[in-house]
Amino acid sequence: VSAERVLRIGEVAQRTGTTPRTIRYYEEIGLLPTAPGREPGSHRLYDESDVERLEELLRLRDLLGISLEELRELAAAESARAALRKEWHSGVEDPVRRREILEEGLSHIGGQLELIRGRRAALERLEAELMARRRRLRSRLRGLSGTPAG
Amino acid sequence: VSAERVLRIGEVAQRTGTTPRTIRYYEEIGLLPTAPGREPGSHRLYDESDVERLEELLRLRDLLGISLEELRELAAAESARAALRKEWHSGVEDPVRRREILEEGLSHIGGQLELIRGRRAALERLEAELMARRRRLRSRLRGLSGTPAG
DNA sequence: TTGCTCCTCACGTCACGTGAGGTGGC
DNA sequence: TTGCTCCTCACGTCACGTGAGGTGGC
Repeated sequence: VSAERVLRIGEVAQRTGTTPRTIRYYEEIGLLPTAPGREPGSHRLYDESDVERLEELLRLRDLLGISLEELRELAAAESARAALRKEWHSGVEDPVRRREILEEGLSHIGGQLELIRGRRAALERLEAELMARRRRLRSRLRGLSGTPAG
Repeated sequence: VSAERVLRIGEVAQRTGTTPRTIRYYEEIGLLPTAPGREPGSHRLYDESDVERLEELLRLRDLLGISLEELRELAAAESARAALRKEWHSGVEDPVRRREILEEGLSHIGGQLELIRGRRAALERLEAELMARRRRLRSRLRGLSGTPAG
């Protein structure tokens, strides 16, 4: 419905910090959708929503270190959620159905948050260990200034 | 000097959450040291310090998502630091040299901390976005309870 | 028409996984 | 002696990188 600018694969790659090859590969393995009407050999065309979707996938890949197979499951859940959003915005009347849609979304987000928090906790443990080591070195350095020659 | 129990590759792999193949591969590409006196075909033997070293490498790999080439550079720096620690403990007299050793260590730890904090910041941004989305869904869910049928 | 980006093979690479066949220590 | 874990090839796989040769839109 909106008159959005159309993007080519190179621009999408640059904006998401990846390469055209990676985008094509993700399409090949089904992580990204194939445009239905595209002629073989013709340019792939994208819009802003494609950029956002890819950005999210790449962030999950990089930050959570999950395989593309797991990412594909996550993407499937994400697509399901997009469908639900569409259903939602198309105006569902039934309040029971409305509640179901929202709770589906909440559970999905909850799952992702759990993964992220586990990672963050691991990072914080590592950070704390390094800071402890740094403290020890610094205190030795101070001791060194105090006792000039042993 | 200490009478430590000797470990085989399978036990090291299990304790570090990896596989024998990975350990052999890391040795092959020079990420892990090759034992000098080992006969071809004989068992690889490890001790607790090897386990610790491998654990640290694997954590950096998993949490920071760096390549084995970068990891090798980090490991080289780590080896250099180990050598410095040894020099330190062997009793360096020169206070200037002592200061140098400590400052080398501090700069190395500082570099790792920077990497870790960058990652943590990215994770926290992602977490914040997901929490915002969750808040929106929850508030809609509450609105739903308030207005039974639109 | 000239660049530029795009396209599709297709082979290469990195970081391992996975048997195949064989040897060595409780 | 029997298991068990280990060993060394060596080929397979996943997630792309990297040209090779060719086509399409400002």
